[in-house]
Amino acid sequence: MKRWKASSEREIIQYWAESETFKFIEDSKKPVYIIDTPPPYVSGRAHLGFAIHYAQIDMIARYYRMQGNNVIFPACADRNGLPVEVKVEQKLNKSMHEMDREEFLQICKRELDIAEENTIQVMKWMGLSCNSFYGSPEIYYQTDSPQYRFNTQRTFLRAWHTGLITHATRPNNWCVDCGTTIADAEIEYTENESFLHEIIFSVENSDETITISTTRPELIPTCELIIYHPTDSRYTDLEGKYAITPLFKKKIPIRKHREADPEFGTGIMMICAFGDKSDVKILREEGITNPKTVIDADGRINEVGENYSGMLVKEAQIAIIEDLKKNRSLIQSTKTLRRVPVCWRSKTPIEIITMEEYYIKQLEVIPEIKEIVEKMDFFPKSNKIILDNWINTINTDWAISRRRFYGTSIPIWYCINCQTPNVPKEEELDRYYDAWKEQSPMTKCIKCGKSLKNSQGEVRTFDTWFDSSISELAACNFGEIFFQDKDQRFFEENFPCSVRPQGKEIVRTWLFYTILRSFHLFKKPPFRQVWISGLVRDPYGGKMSKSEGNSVDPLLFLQPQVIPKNTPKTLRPDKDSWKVIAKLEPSPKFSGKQTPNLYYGADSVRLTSCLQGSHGSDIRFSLSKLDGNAKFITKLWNISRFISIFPNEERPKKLEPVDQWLLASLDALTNRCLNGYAKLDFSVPAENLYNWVWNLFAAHYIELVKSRAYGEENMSKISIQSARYSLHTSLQVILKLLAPIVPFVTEKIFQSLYDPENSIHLENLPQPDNPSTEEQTLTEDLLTLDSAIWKAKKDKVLSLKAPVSLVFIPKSLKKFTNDLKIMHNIVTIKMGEPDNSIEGLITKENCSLKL
RNA sequence: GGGCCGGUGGUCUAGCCCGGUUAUGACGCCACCCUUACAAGGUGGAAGUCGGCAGUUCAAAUCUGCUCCGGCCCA
Repeated sequence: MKRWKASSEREIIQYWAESETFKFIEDSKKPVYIIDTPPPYVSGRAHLGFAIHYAQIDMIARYYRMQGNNVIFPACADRNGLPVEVKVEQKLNKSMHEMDREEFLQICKRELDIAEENTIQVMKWMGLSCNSFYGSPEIYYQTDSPQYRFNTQRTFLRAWHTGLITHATRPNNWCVDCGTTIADAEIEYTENESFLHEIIFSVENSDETITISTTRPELIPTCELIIYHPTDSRYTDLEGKYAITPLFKKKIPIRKHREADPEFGTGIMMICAFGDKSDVKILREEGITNPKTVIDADGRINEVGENYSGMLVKEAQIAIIEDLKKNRSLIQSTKTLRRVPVCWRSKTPIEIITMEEYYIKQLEVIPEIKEIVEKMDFFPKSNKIILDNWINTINTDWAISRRRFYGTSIPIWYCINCQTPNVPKEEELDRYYDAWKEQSPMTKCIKCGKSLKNSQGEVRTFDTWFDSSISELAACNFGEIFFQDKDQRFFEENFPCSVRPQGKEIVRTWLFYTILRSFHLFKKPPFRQVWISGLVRDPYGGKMSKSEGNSVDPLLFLQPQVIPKNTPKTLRPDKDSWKVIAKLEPSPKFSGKQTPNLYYGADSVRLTSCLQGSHGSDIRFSLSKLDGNAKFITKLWNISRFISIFPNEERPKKLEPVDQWLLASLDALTNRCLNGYAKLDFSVPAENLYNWVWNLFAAHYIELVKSRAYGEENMSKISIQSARYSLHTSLQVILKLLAPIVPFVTEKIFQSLYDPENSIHLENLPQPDNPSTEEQTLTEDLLTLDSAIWKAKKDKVLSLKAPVSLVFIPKSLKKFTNDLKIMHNIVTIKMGEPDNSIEGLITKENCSLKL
């Protein structure tokens, strides 16, 4: 084949599938290495950031496999949670609460199936070596399968019966649109323009008034406290007095508190139930427990709001301001920017209202969690700080119940007689139960003993992180997710899981929650290694996201693609072309003559992702990089084509000095690569291989031994053999070192040249075995010499084949004399200091020559 | 308001932890060259003083402080 074609990747996928290359061998002697693949949330189409992130995880799998491990790399799909519900609601244009629950779930399921197919296709085409694609279909899970959800429920039962679950009425983040409680981790912030109102409150038993600045006048009915900063002399005389709220005439204490900001507004502020998190904190500190809230779950004002009850928050705000005006209690309203907490999904402002929810304890175990964290290795070490910071700022327990439909049912049944929640013992729960529609597996109420036949099953579901925070258990076959293993032997032998690979943006959720759950369940760290990568960004440096319109579909690069006629012919400049590509829909009909051709293939995308920065930092993707890096694959292909001309000879008894030097240099390269791999930083091997192969191996070595390899003139048999042996050996080492990064082209070359029967990915990575002390010096001297001769010829506009009559070379290169002579067409080579009396002697760099 | 990360030729990036030669490499650009694996190639060249300011030091991209810009996270 004259050129490497991206379409060959599909043939290799086919080959891996037929020969079951990545099958998990259960009775293998090799150590098991388990990757806790992040279950991708399968709603909508997978974007390039996803493709790259998972391709990098695949490099972990391929590296450990080539280090002699029996790797479990599950493919999986996260299907629980809000996004699909929102999508279906939008599609049908009605709320799920207006629909039959069962029917709604079925529609969600169909939607998820479509998205999952796309996700899996991208994973496959990106070259992921998940076991399930290639021989072990059982190593696959979905977080909404009865089996997986059974795990979620079982682990919940264990937590319940060890007293970790509490049911409490507490201030909660509530999303009116989604109709559910949401966790701190699910809140985002936006800047909103709103009005800062200055409102007059009177002081009890006096003519004094105070002016309060607030953006939330609708919360006046729940005002519980007025505070000013302890150092603020303007208000010290108010200490211990009471204020009277306008309109509602409620008497509230005035106190000093350090949270009041003297610079903000009038410096005196009202604390309500609840404007924000700090209100919650301050009221708790000041001993004001269970304050009444004014906003209901449907986003309307309740009876606490007296005349305004029944209004939406927005309406009440307007009405109250109107009435304050009439009352002459409003001084002025000024525009201001306010940071508004919003729901990560619906972008609706969060209200803090009191709700009954289930919680799992986390605050009290923080010290133990910190100990466990120290037992895991972080890659890169520096990203551990993201986790440490989060752990240090946690201030509430984790609310785990959600008022949504598409999630794992919370297995609780309430006795209709005495309302007691009944939670089965672990051994009583034999499978997954939908508590909202199924009868309890228990027969009698634990409290009153009455039959549970008509008990009320819990209608709420778990927070999706409650499911995904036990993904590592599934990866380790907990609950026989993969293999029939009745005695839990496999799990016990292989837990903790080997590695958690994930992005840094979900450290506070997925990683933290997983550690928490693992601690609660086993008092152990969930992983031995934690690999935290940066974000994949667009060429502008922004986060790739559907809603921003800056995400590119990876399928554009993985299949022949129809390009609209008005597309610019080149991909440059980068940033403009990105906008064009981001608008393209994948469409695999190809006319064959389109420019630009986007079918770069997975290897190019994978290589680019490694060459764009070291592990842990963000990866800025760019089309011109992709275009440039694709050329390396062509280069590698052509090098292999050249080497394939010659037979792969045995190692001769004696290697020529040039070949000895090359193999020593190859050793040094191998060391650098292996060090990078050991840190799971694939940019190190990628960069080193790219430079060495192109700038040393191809540019200098191949030119040096070309004629010997061809066996020209009166070459000795042994020197020919030495060249051919070294060429082939180097190529094999390069291929293996590159294999985890660019699995397709390396497989193709390896099989065509060396072993048609076996996969390169089942080989072991090479180890250095040609040590040398002078390799470094030789390399430097040789590169300088070559460059000097080339430069001299170029200055005289001569062909590179033009003869050189005399060259003075460094002593170190004496042993390369023969090869150098042929390479540069040199007549005479002399050692050491040049004789400057020679006419026409040119001196370049450290080398003197005569043409 | 707090924390973390980053700011290196037109673009991206290495080096920074453990200060010390002409600051790494690539892409792009310019010039010349179809040299028998490769024009998706080769050779050569132009281009940066390392965000800014101050400090420590014989010596700073590298250490310290402040500051500006961008990003992420938290309150």
